[in-house]
Amino acid sequence: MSLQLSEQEIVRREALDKMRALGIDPYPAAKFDVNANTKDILANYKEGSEDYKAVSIAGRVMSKRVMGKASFAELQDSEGRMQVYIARDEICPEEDKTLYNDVFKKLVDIGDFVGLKGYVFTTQVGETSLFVTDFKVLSKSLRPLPIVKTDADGNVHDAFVDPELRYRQRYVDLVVNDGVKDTFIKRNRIMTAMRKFFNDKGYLEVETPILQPIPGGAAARPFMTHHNALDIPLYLRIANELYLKRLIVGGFDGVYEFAKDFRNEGMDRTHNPEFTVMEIYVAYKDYNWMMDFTEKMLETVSIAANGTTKATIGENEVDFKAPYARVPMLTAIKDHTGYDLNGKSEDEIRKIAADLGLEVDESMGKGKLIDEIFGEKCEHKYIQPTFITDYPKEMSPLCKKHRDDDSLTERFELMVNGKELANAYTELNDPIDQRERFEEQMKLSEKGDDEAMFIDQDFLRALEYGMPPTSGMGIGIDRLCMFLTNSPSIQDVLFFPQMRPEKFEAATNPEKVIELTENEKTIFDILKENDRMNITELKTQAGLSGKGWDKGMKGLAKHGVTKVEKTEEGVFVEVVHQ
RNA sequence: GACCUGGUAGCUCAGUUGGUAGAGCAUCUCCCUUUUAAGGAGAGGGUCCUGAGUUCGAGCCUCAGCCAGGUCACCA
Repeated sequence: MSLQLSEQEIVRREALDKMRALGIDPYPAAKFDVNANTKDILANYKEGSEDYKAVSIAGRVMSKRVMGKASFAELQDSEGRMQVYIARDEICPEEDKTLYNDVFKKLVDIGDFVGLKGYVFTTQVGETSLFVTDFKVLSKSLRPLPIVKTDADGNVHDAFVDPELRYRQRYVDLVVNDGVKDTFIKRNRIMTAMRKFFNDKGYLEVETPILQPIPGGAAARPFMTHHNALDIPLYLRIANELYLKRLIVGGFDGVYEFAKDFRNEGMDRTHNPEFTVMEIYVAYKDYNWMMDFTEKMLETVSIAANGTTKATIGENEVDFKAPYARVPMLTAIKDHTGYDLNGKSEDEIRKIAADLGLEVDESMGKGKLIDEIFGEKCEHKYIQPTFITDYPKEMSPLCKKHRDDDSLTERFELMVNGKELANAYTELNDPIDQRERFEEQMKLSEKGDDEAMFIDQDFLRALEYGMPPTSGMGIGIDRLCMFLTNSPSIQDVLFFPQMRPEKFEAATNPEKVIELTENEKTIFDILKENDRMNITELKTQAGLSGKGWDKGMKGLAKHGVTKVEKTEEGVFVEVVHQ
């Protein structure tokens, strides 16, 4: 942060001092009792009503319209914004008009928190307003807020839109931009509705380790850290699947967790290094049951969030009303490419993939090839919620083999708006099969696939004790929130999306060493020899370009190491001795 | 990681072949007791992202870098 204060910041700091000089604490400790909010008042006040005659509200001043001895301002609290009317002789009935003339008119700025008391009335132009009889400064704001204005036609002026500023300073975004809060309130409603849906079925919300010795349950590069006392490496979890299954082994019939997972991979509009996944595991169920369950859950959640099963996502209208289409992956590929891969060998499929214009190489197995074809040619076409089922075995090392086809697994992904929203299995509970699958993954890993899974021996031990038939499902909460709030970027549904850290100037440090740029150094080195020089001579000796000279001289003057003096003999530069 | 676009006042943005850096809102001073994107008069406010280069002269051109957004690659 710059130590240099802007004009407006200086003005506000001076206002702070003036308040203190008047005996007003700009940061009072005492509570301020609030008995109403702006949304409630605007919704329920009727002109001429006797309600709202002793109102106390608090919030930020968001605009001031001073008209001599009377003023209008807008107060924004957590619920909304309303106009307030402040007349000099109402808040200052005595001789002393300081509270109005100085404190309100001059020392209170936009963004300051104030507490207001008064009664609600309707102005001549028909706006419900608070007639203020008393006001108190609750907290002074030292930085000017961006002022977003909306005119009579609904046009927004000077919107605070720079994404960098909005995400880095979400607190400002929340204050000045309408609708930002709503996104996050909706996110809460989505999670609350989902939680209730699970709790009503008797499933247990649990917490499992975020710091894991083996980052299992998915294929992704983990973040690594170190535990000092144990002197061991630990990983931030990439998934919680293996821990939730251990709990099913332990005898719970249904467990779920809203989990922050961490993946050390690229960031883009749909990926943040930390993200939220809800995973649920239910004993004695299979993936068919889980499809029924998932579509009902999403229908419920959509209604909770938006009051309807329909959602607008960009250009598309999506309907979350159950039931959803169920399409086996090979059927999907046949539908969209015309190729029937059923019964085809790996080489035949590789040829088809190449014919479809995909980049293929020898290291890609049958499963990977099928997955590539689906991903490139089919996935984006499923706009309405659709369960794609029966994935190839190689891609799903934690999923049970298909009951009718050994090369497939009982897995589904839910596609919405052309993107994966949820992923579910009939869970693999055969410990011997599971061990073999892990070993296959290890072979892939040795071949250089850095995303293949680690072997979690303790998880295998748990399976050997016996896990009931179980179905599990994971759903990307951030992505679901994007869909249900029509947000094009994951950053819009995360309060604090990951950003490269901002560079702040070091805090005030009197011992701070001044670092000169190259040009500054060149000039200063020459000047140091002579202590005082004619400016023309100095410039000649320095031999810098015009710009370099100019910047260098300006920089030195700013650092306070040189001084320029104009005399009758000419212009001289000298070193300032501290 | 590659490419494209952008970074100018507190905010939103202009800025011509390279020639003294602009507007609106906000801020400051003055006027105004039911206004509302309040109004009227006046004033102040700049590390043109950073560094180097070309040039008599750079916000503008060149190179390097930083930050952000977008597209692609990567992310089962």
